[in-house]
Amino acid sequence: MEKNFDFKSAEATIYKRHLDEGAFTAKVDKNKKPYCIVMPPPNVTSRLHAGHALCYTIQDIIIRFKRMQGFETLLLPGADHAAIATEVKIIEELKKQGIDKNTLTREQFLVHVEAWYKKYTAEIKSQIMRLGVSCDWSRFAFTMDPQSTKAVNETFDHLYNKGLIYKGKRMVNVCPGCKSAISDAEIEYKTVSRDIYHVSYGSITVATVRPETIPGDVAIAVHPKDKRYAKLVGQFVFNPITGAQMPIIADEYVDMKFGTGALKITPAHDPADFEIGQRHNLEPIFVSDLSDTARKTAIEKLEQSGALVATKKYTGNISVCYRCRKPIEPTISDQWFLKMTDLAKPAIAALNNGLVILPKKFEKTYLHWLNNIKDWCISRQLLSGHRIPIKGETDVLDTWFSAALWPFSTLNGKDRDYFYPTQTMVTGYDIIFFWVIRMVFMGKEITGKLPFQNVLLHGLVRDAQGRKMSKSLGNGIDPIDIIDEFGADVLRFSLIAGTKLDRDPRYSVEKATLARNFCNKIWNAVKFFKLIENEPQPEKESLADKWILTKLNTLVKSIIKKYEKFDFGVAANELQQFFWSDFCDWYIEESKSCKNPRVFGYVLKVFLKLLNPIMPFITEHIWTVVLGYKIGLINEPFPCTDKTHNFPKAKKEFDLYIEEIKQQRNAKDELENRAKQIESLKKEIARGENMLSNKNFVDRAPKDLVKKEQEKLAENKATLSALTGGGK
RNA sequence: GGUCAGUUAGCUCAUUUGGUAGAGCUUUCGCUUGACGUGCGAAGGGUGACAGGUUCGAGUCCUGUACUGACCACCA
Repeated sequence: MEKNFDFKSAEATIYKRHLDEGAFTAKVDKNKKPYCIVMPPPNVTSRLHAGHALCYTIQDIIIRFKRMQGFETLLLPGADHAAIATEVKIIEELKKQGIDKNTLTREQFLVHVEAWYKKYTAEIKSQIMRLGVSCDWSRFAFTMDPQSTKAVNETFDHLYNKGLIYKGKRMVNVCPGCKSAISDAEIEYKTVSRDIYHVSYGSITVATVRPETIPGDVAIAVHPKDKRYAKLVGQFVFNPITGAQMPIIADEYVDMKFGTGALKITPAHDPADFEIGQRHNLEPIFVSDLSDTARKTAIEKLEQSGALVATKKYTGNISVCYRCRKPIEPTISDQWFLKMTDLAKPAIAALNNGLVILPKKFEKTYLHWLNNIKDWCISRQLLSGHRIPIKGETDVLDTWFSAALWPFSTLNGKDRDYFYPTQTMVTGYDIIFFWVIRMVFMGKEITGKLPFQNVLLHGLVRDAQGRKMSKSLGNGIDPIDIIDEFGADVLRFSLIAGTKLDRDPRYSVEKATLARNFCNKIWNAVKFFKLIENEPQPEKESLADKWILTKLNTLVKSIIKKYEKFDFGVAANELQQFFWSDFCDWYIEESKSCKNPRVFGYVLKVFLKLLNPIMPFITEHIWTVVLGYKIGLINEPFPCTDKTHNFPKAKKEFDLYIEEIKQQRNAKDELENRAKQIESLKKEIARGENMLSNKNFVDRAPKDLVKKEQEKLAENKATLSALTGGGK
């Protein structure tokens, strides 16, 4: 064996062999139960980040575990065209090449888009491969490929014919950066300090942060109960910029306590004003220029006419686009919408019909969104993406429309019959609204079935200090860099070890180093014991052998349980703990005097199987190259507990032996240690006596517990007397 | 404003039906121990945020407070 594990060549060799053998390729096999995970398709915009790596690692662990358990597994990979995000990047790229997007026809632009798709799809594929993900590449899907497009068009037709899709003039969020309408889900809020202008409209003064919209004002509203303005309602004032006459109206929406208590109504450029305008039959007036320049001009005009009463600072929230962070411009325009009220109902009911969301706390988030859902604006003013399938329409569909169909648009014909509904969807909790909810109602509406049984929501990867990884902070870790330096096993183990699903995991290179050390430990233990033959003969083995077999049995049971519950972080820690402490520090050390290849080999083999889903490469390499098995570990059945490997007596005996050794080791300051031990024993005896002399405890506590306490007390007393009596 | 989490050793986190608080890292000390210094051995370190309550017994259940974080809504 080489001095160190050569992960680079092992990874390449093993992954290629598995591809050649078709080990990741799923078959429709009626004799086996299917287990299918459709991978969340990454955007074809950039490199994979640590979040992707975590997400795909979790999925691959599940799939490898299920594969070993005998399921017919399908992990289906893909990529998303991410309309807006990609188009913005392409335009930037063209600009760098000196090409102005506006000089291109739609067809010419789409040629560049196609080239982009091709290039980045290939990059994404190779990156996912580097992670060691055992997905079925023969079924790779792209949201813009023909089968996805077909599903999009059929779904659109279905919903349109059902009257659920409509076109209408509505107040929508327009992002000036993306130059398109966006949905409510795509809005974020940002707290900023701005100037707020108090503007006189004659008999009434109004506060506004957007003076450039004053030309669009059609009324001034006050609260019906506001005594200050009661007399003015029904009267008229004049627009300080256009001079137009406008009424003073009363509407309960107005907050008397805020600002001057009077609100200017601009129905064309504010969602709330739009609704008030509708209530009072006010025609919207559109303002053509809402730029910064327009704002300056408006302020100047107000100053000159003396209408500007005061300028103050105001800290509040503004809505921004979740992609480009530019402030949203609410505008009335013709857009396509999907009616949500009827579609939401089955998605709400899904929680009572078998859909499991993990961690459970996200059920509330899921329900809250569905219970407050608004119609979904599905049209986008972009060049790339799925064209709305209506003659003459140039708008395209929101990229989440095709994503919502993903669990079934990727599965067709026999695959659909066999693998759908899928078992588990693994994704980050940040896209519950964008994606998870939409997949549920679309799946239910179009296929009549929920698209998956489980939704597994993992946390967002943060840096060592708990901050989000971001470009501006420069604290991001590129998973491919970690793989280059330490290997895919190390990346996978370090991402998952010690994490829990309901917490955001923290990641740092330090964690990778620790996982690297673990790999090294495994490698060296194997190097120490060379050969391994035969099964153990449980009754004949030594005390240490029986001890490790018993420990292993407990481990197997625990790992199966943890894997079934998707509790991989704790499972990883337990595996490491067992191998390092129990197996290396005690079993191997103890066996140095008399090596027992039977038991060593057995334990190692079971351990490799348990670890394989998390660290597929080093385990597979040891299995096939060092141990020489012809059939890969990937196809081995997952271990079960073995009743004949339980030796409670031997385990206890060896545990005591360990204690003795430990005492011998720190024999140096011996007296002090002995004193300490006596002290803690006395404390423990006092505790036990106190407990047992408590009638309430003896009467009310479970009987076996009382018995246990009695035994413990007797044992402690015996140890104490041995220590104090025999220790002279 | 609403909702939901979290608060355990210097750091990162575990402790599932309530029954003597556990790992790893860090720190200190000692090791050419028949694979591993990416290693071995040992030690130090916690009134489990705070205050009440239920219980024979609470880190674990209930109530309240404080702080941190996330999400939702959003008022000019």
